[in-house]
Amino acid sequence: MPELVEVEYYRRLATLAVGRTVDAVEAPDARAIRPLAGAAVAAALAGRRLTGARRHGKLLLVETDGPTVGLRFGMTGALVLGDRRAVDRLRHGSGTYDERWVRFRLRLDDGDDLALHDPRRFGRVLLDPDESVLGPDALSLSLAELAAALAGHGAGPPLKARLQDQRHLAGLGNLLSDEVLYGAGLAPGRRAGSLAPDEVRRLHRQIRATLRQALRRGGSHTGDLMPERRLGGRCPKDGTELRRERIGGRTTWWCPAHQH
DNA sequence: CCGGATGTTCACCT
DNA sequence: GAGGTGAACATCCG
Repeated sequence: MPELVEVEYYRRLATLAVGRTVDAVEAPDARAIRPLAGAAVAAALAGRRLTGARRHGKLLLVETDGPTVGLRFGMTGALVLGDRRAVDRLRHGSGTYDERWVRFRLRLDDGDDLALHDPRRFGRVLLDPDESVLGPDALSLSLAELAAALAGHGAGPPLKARLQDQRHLAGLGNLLSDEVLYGAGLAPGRRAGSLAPDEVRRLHRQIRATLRQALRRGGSHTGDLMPERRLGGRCPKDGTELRRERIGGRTTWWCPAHQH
């Protein structure tokens, strides 16, 4: 579930908790806070006031008057504030909430709580995470930043692999990358460094358009390509049968007729 | 039972 | 060093 769009929803949800104080910290899953220990995290956060919520790519940053709490959501993580969820449809359990899947929780002074809910356990809690390893955020990306993200030595990696490389560009995951390339009419296997200036401009516009559309529609899974990500699926633009390929280690669906 | 899944990281090649 | 591949992680779902 979580790509930039979902994490932006989580950020907005976390904003509602700003101003409250952490009464207690629960870390029932040691893996989620590794390599830190529960006692250390509790000591660092107990009594702290939440002062803000930011997002950098897929990383949520909950700021306090002490350390910043970084939350990474992995494949199935979601943020829950009390009984509020930022996303209706959790991937696992078809919308179910299961206490077993709460991997980390901040008990707040008003009786509410902010929790990382994550069946598959790829999510992580970080204290004062290093943001310098992340590229520019895809939602506020300038044309120059995109050009820099694509540039490199030689032809570079496949375009899609580069779009998903969080060190170069932060926020796009597998689904959004496919939607962006589909919308921009660019083949995922094109070398990142091979784009002409007008193609970079097109890609830049499409990243913004795809993200805004997904934010409006309700998630990374609401793209035009999504219903066609199956054998026999067809391009919504021209009816061509989509091609399925493995690029950058991820399953990629694209239209060989209009993506070049 | 098997394959696949919206992510990240690491070992091992080329 | 850069980049590719595959595996690992862990769990659920179709």
